[in-house]
Amino acid sequence: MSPAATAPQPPSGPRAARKRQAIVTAARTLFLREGFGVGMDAIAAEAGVSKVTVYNHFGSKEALFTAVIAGALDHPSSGPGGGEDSAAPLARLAEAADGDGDGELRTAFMDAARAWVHAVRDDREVAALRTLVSAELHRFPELGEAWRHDSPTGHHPVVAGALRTLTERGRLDIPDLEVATLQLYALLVHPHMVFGQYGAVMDDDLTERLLVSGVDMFLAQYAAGA
Amino acid sequence: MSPAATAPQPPSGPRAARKRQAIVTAARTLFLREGFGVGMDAIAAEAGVSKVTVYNHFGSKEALFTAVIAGALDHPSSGPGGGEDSAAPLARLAEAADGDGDGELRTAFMDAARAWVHAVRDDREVAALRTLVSAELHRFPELGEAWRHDSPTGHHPVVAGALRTLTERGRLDIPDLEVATLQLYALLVHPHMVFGQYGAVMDDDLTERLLVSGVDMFLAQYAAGA
DNA sequence: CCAACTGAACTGAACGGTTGAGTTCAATTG
DNA sequence: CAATTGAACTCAACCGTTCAGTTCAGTTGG
Repeated sequence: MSPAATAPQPPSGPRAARKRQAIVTAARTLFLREGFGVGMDAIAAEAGVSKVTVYNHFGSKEALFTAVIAGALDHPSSGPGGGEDSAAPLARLAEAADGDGDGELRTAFMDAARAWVHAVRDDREVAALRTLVSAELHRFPELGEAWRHDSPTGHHPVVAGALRTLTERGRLDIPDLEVATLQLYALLVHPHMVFGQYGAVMDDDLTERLLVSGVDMFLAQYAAGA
Repeated sequence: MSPAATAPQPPSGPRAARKRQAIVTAARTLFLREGFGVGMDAIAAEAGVSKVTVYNHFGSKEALFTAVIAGALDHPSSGPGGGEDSAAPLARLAEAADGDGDGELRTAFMDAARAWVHAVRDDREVAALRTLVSAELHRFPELGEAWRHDSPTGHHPVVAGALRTLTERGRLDIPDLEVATLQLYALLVHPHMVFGQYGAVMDDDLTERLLVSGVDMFLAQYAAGA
């Protein structure tokens, strides 16, 4: 009964870091493929690691799960609405629209939208993450909170910021930034998110038609001098 | 080993029908609240029925689950994209727009859209159904097929039909019906579906602003003579 | 430069306790 | 007489733990 003998500190060192990474990767793979119901033995086997090691690093299945989701929130190409990185093309939009030409704003929007849409449509991993989190929301309420934080809610900081910048520069005329941001999401990425929820993927032709029409619709409403 | 002794026919009769209904109802309630992981004992208890009776009617947990989902597809206020009944307001839209006034089409659209949007936003049961099905897609592939059938895919027969009718009557000018249908879904209901996936509900004020702006945006693009 | 040593991290396999799916059966009910 | 009940039962999966022995990174001593 030594005083500090029962301190359950996770292992440290270079080897531990590698193992830990392998565990998280394996857990993400299996959680995304099979859901939370997958066994810890399977995860340990997939990671090429003993089950005891898993429990030395993460104390429980719940802790491992939250670590996986938290890691996915930081990692590139993640986030509920497509994530920070997926929306990055939209961030560059404000810079790309420096020209004064009529069609330049439209072209910049098209390019940014295309990159954004394809990132959302083709990233099956993020789609699986959304499904997984929403399915386990009742078991991990605090996780839904963090997930919701940078999500379709009023935030979308990147997209909203780009639209605000373009408004301040006089390129767009947006009376309700919150609504306009939601509409841009709705016209471009929401259909792909809804499709993806059932494992369906929109074909290239329809994707392109929807994209072009969506950008034109948005600009017809909000381009300055319309 | 009597020849026909092992025939697993489900019970019949008026009593059996009542029990069966109670089981399906209880199963739907618990599946929606707790997910597929809920125990059969809990379902039997919720239905006020012995577990043996459950297994006499449905042979397995999977069979019970598919029966619940299949029943939800027929039952009112269901379907992936809000369902047939949720989209019913849109079906009546074509009839309501008989007047020739300028604002009448817009008013009819607003009313139909409001009913539709509120049906989708406030029906937490359908949201839970979507989450449940997408979460268990890997376990029930054939179910995802049926679910997808009357879903956000190219179908939307009701909405697309209403838009086609309005186009034929010269009230709308829609070059690409498939795209326009998707956009109407996107502008009006997709944001609520995405919100609902994380248990979030859009507040009334934002809901109304988004709705009005969405209808105006759609009509600005597709109203005849624009 | 290298062998021996050290201690933390890891392994493999087994085990305890629990949960849950599905079955059996005698008794009961409508 | 078919349907239902309640309770006990089997069987498998799974979470988490224990333990005896092994690997590995780094340090010491020659």
